[in-house]
Parts: sequence; C-alpha cells; structure tokens
Amino acid sequence: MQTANGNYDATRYERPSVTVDVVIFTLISQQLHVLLVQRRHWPFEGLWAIPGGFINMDESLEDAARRELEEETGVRDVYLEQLYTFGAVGRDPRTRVISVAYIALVRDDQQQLRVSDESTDVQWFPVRTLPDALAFDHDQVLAYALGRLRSKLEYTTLAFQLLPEVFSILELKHIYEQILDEKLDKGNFYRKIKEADLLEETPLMREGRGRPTRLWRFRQDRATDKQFVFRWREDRIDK
Amino acid sequence: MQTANGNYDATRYERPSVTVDVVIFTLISQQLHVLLVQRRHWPFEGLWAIPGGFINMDESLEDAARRELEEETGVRDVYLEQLYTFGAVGRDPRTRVISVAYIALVRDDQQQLRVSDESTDVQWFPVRTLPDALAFDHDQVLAYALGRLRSKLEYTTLAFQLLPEVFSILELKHIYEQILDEKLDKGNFYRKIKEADLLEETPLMREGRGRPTRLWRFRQDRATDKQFVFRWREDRIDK
DNA sequence: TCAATAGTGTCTTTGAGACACTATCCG
DNA sequence: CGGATAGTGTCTCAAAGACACTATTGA
Repeated sequence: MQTANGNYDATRYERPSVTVDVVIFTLISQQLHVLLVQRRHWPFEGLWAIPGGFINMDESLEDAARRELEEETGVRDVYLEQLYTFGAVGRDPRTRVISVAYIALVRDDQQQLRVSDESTDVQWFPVRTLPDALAFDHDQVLAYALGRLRSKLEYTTLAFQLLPEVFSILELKHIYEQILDEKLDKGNFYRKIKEADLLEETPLMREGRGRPTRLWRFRQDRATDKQFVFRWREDRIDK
Repeated sequence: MQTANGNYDATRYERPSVTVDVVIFTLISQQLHVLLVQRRHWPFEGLWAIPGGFINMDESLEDAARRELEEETGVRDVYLEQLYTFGAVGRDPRTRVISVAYIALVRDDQQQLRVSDESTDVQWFPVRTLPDALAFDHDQVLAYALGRLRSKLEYTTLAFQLLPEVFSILELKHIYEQILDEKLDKGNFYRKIKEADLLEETPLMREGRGRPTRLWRFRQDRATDKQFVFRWREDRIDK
C-alpha cells in the first residue's frame, strides 16, 4: 500500500516492470510522420514498434523517455508530453508490463537516425500508411496518440513544435490541415492567426513560383502564458 | 527493454513499485468535496492522503483503482478516468514508486465510508478548505485533478456523474458554478442545456419556498454518442 | 398583497465561415 | 499580358452574453 503500515517491506509485493514508450511525430515534406523501430527479437520479432524501454530507478519518467528515445533512435531535443499509461494484463507476453506512453514532437530537420542493437531498422512512417500490424498493443497506443495530437492542436500551440525556426503562414495552415485532416479557409486562417498575436514578423521572404512569401517566427513568450484556442470545429474532442 | 533481446530476463532490471491513487470527488450540499484518508503509519504518519495502493500482478490499472477505492474507503460504483502518472524520483521515501492517478466521480448519496487498517480516518473535505499539508506529492496530484475536472466539464457530460437520479436545471447550474468557480447566467444556462437535448423531463416537481421546480433526468443514451460542449469561456484550459 | 424562487424572451455583440477581391512575382 | 502563389476585405449567420420580463408557489 502506498498508505503502507509501519512494517512495510518493499519486497513484499511482486512488482510489474515499468517502461516508457514514446510516440514521435514530425513533418516530412509537409506530411505527418511517426517514428517506428523494427524489433530484432522475440516477442513480435520483425514487427514494427513504438520505441521505448525500461525505466531506471534513479530517473524520472520524462528523463527515461528522453534517454530511451536517444538510445533507440538517436532523436534528441524534443517536445515531450505524457500521453497515457497502458497497463492491461497480458499486453506483454514476457511479464507484467506497465507502460507510460509519451508523445514527442520534433522538427523534421536533420535528426540523425540511429539503429540500436535491439532493432533491425528505424524508420519514419507517414501516418496515413502505417504498417498493418504493430508489436504489443502499439496500434492502440498510436491511435490514441494521434487522437490526442489532433485534439490538442485546437487549443494549444503544439503545432509550432513541428515547424522550423521561420515559416510562412500558409505552411502553418498546411500543418493544421494535415493533422486535422480537413481543408481550412485561407482568409479565416490569416485572420485567426493574426488575432492570436503569436507570431513575430521577420524581415525574411521566401521566393517561389508566384508572389514571395513573408516568413514569421513563433513568439515563445506568448506560447506558455497565453492559451491559444484555434477551434474551427467543436466536435473533435479527445475522449 | 520493451524491445528486448532474445535472452530477456525479467529479473535483470530492478523494478519500481506501482501504485494507483484515486482522487474522488462528490457534491455534498452543493459543494464539491474530495475524499482523503489519514495515514496511520510512517511515512507521513497522521497526514491526509489520497487513497490508493499497490497493484496486483493480475489486475488491470482500472481494476486496481476500483479495488483500492473500495478496500480503503468503502466507496463503490464510481465513474473512473485515468488522470496522470506521477513518477518523480524520491516522491516516496520508502522506495521508488510510480503512481498512476485516477479521478473518480461519485453521487453523494449514501456512500458508506469505511476506515481500513491503514488509516485512522476517512473524510470528505470541501475543495475550498483542504488540509494544509498532504502526504507525498498529493497536493500536486489533487491540484492537477481539480484542473482537469474543471476543464473537462466544459466539453463533456462529466458533471452529470455527480448528480442524483433526478435534479432541477438550476441545481445543475449550481454544480457548474461550483466547479468552474464563476457565476453563470440563468437564462443562458437554460437555453444551452435545453438545446443540447441531454435531459429528459420527468413528471416530478420539487416544492420549496417559491415556485416549485421541475425535475429532470439525464439521458444516458445521448451521453456517450453526443459530445457536449458547454463552453462559456475559452481560456480555462487543461494544460 | 409581497417575497421568493422558477423559468422565458429578446436585443446586442462577437466571431466563424464563405468567398470575392487585390498584390506581386515570373515568364 | 496570364498563370501562379500570397495576402486582404467584407457579408452573412449563428451563438454567447446581458438583462428584462413573466410564472407560480406560500405566507
């Protein structure tokens, strides 16, 4: 018992294993992708899985998530947020495993992928074309993560974690469209994002085929203190 | 590693303890209350704590939450929802403890409180007058639970879990006011709740000092399939 | 009758959504 | 000039909020 009695004995109870799993999202050429590792060993040998691993006794859950992420995939410097804890009996055939799942958002850029000796491969998958079967209950974990991501976009500045340092407003709109999976009106998007006063104009422009576009920077200061509600639909709610 | 290698050995890693803690809310005479237990033993002997305890190897997290809740407090038949997992190093002086926290909502009614041998007392506290110090990091857990509860009220039918079978619309309004901690307009509340079509009229009336009031029942069917967005303010968002 | 509580109606303001318009580049 | 992309203006409609009004009871 956490409310234990005086003669508490830490070894009295059999203990489950605790892991952290990290669902990592990024944008690659404007498409939302998720990072998976291919398992080298039993169980689920050869299947793709969400990266993760056992926690150490002297690190917090979030530290464990960062460490595992780097060890298994080489990805660093991510935005991390706890998602949910999965603890069904039998979700891991080896032993009882409680898994604390995290969402990570990274800027595409040049994350240097690395394969650990636990895996045969590490790869970004577009969320629209995921492998058919995933190891463990990772299909559920992934679905849950996607749902949460979509829902949080509408009322947080999470999407900015996926963008490079400077970006155009229409690029930002494109991300929202990707993740929400619906078309947004250009004019309304401009209005809404300007009103929110979350962006800072830079002197930079980017040239393309038509009219050059202004580049903006995300105002870090507003990010945390001011909540950003970006709600075009009221019916997409994270259960 | 969850992505373990072929010669995985379940005993290779030292394992943390895993507990579930349950923050239980109810309404008592229209005030929001939370249930705490007073610890009989070290550590934090004599301090109030959120009820909880170690999970068994053969039960899911939610099952564990229900079991602990009943064992420690006698409370049953609750609405349960996972809140967050707390895992800071040193949050429990005995050993490394990962705690999966749940929120529970119960109808006041006649929950028969019971004191387990782990505790010297079990008591409902109004959320506005909580004990100064709580055991472990339970003040944080509780604050987090309250934040979540407030936020979810605005876009779910959670509040109905706190109400008796039949109730008046103004009672419902009162709950919202309690939990959101702001006054709501009577007319607007009537409009909004009627439009949502979540209530079913009963033939019952309740007499009081002035005009008698109609009693309503919550339409279970609408509860799950239809999302209820009850948003008067956009700025109260659960981080 | 009045005090007390329940419940309705209505005006104003805000903001989302649709969509047409203007701007600036290249060729 | 026209095609392509960037960015603005404006109308409409629905819903939130403020608030005044009516209804029904007991004393």
